Amino acid sequence: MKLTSFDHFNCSLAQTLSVIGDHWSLLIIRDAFFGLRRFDQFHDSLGISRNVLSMRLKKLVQAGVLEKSDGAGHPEYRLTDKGLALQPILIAMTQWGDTYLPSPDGKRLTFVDRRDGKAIRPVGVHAADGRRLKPREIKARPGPALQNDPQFADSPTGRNLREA
Amino acid sequence: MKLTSFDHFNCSLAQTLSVIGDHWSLLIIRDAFFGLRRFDQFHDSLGISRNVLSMRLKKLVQAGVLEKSDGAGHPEYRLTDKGLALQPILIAMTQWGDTYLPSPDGKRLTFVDRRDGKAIRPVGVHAADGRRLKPREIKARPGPALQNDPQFADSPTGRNLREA
DNA sequence: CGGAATCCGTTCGGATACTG
DNA sequence: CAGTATCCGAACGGATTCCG
Repeated sequence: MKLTSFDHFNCSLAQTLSVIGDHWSLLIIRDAFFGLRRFDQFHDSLGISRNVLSMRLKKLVQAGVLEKSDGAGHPEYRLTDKGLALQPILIAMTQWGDTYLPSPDGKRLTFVDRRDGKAIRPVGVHAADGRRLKPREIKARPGPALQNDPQFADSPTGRNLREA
Repeated sequence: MKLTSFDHFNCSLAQTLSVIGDHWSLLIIRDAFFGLRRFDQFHDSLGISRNVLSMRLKKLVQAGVLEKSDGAGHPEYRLTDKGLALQPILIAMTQWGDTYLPSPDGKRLTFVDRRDGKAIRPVGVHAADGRRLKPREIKARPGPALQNDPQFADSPTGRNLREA
């Protein structure tokens, strides 16, 4: 179970997964969005064992997603800007789960605009002019980092991208 | 390493993670978006071992994210609508990686509108009226499935949500 | 070519106890 | 309260082999 050495993939998705690709990290981050700050709060909320939590928090701090401070006389973990920037991912995943793996008891969580309390829109992909795009209307184009990567050029994905 | 029994969490995010929360699933789905269809294509592209790939494909088919067909004389795996709906998540994660874990060689992948070739907008969260919302401008509100869950009401997140 | 089966090392994750 | 240290089982993941 190689510790997610996805680095060689030269893929931003794989890079992201190396930070939040395990079972617990995203749930910890979710709780951080909900205002949890302290070790035992995470521990109680998630039921995660202490050693694993310790490792995850350390990893997330190293990755710059969480920030450890000692302001209130005890350690606190807060989301950095880098961590806050994960919110679209979390919300997109929550909405997908709401839609495709619903609870029989109805909606679990609704995200609302803090200002007026209205529900937000489903997260989606938009063109430069603001049009909402369907999955098939989007194409991936390799950038400089991939064009100069011979390994990528020979890969099936590489070929496929050039045809697309 | 309990097989991701996050079901008891009563959380759409955890539900989603139970489907795509492991190391490989999202990369397989990424390749499916890139047009890969066949067992050995995934195998060659990802360097994943055959048994693990077999398990993952089976799981994704069961989850309704991929569909197995035998149209071309050989098995093929294609994204279902449920799978296609994961695209905002993939793109959001790719963009986050691009921004916060960049390659020294420049951009790896750019997503463009197939129609005019223009780059898409960064995935984000929007209010009902279309305004782009910052992380702090969004609030979560528990729905019926959570309000009727006593375990949730007593949890730190539950308390926190009521205050928010 | 698409898997299923087997074997094995590693790493994860849970529980518990201990320290400051 | 916030970890660290240790033990242990289980599940994962890799490599290889075998079969339709």
